[in-house]
Amino acid sequence: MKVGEVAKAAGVNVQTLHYYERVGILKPRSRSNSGYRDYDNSAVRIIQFIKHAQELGFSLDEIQDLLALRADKKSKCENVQRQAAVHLKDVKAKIAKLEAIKKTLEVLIEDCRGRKTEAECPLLDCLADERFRIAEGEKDES
Amino acid sequence: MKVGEVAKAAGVNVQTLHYYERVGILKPRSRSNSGYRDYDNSAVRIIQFIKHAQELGFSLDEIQDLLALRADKKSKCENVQRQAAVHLKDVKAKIAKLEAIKKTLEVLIEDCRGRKTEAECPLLDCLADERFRIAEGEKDES
DNA sequence: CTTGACCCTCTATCTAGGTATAGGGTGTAG
DNA sequence: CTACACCCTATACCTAGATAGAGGGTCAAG
Repeated sequence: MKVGEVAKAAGVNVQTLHYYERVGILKPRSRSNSGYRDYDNSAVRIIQFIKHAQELGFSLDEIQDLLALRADKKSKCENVQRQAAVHLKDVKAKIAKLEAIKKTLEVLIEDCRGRKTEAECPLLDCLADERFRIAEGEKDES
Repeated sequence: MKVGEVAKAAGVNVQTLHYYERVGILKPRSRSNSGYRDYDNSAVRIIQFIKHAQELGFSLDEIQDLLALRADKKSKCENVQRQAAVHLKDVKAKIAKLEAIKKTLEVLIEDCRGRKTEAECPLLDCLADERFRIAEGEKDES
């Protein structure tokens, strides 16, 4: 696939793919004689994965790291396991925070409906829990 | 509290608070005679909330919007409900995506451990589900 | 054999979210 | 009354993640 096809299919523009190549997150499989980029079919899905992951607060570096797990799969098993475990922890922490926000929003909606707005500052408190600090601390230590 | 105290307590630097004031996400309660910013005690928690929310892929604009729910609570009930419902949907979509990534990582770790690496590209497929596209579509419509 | 839609590289520019620095005022402890 | 740690404003600069030309090559259709 040529760069324009991939870009269109994935809903990004061509320059973005040039950019992804430059930063090393997504390289074309090869180049044609005339220098045209040639992408394989997984490219579109990779781009979609990147876009989803960005919405979840992952940087391109982190995403590259996640994508690397896919490629390394066959070769260095314990390495992949260790890396995957690190990311898994991060993902779980994010889920926990989002669950806290979710719960808070639900309470907010419910309180509103029932006109019993006693809770003082639900959104501020929803992430004040100790477990979120732990996640932060571990990030700093790395 | 003066700006330096707040910054230190929240683990950000003073310029960041100046920036937050400029963009309107966090304003000091008042100014002293000599023009010193005076923050109230909730400022530190607000900053922590902002930092957590950023890690989850929310922009400062979105976070400001979330924080507004807290303030509006007493006044315009159905308005708050509608806004909260929109954010709730977004949060749920994020959780669903993270759950998919989580599951994939767990499978990856498990497959590795058991040496049964048949799955072709788990991370690429994990967000290919139709429900994630729906979430995107709805974002575009707004 | 030219026209139009592609592709290339290179460089500049933009936005979000800060971070740094210059030049100057404040306030309190010694 | 001065030294030092703080505060102020204004402006410049930085990184990530794109986005937009300029200037030129490629290729398939007519």
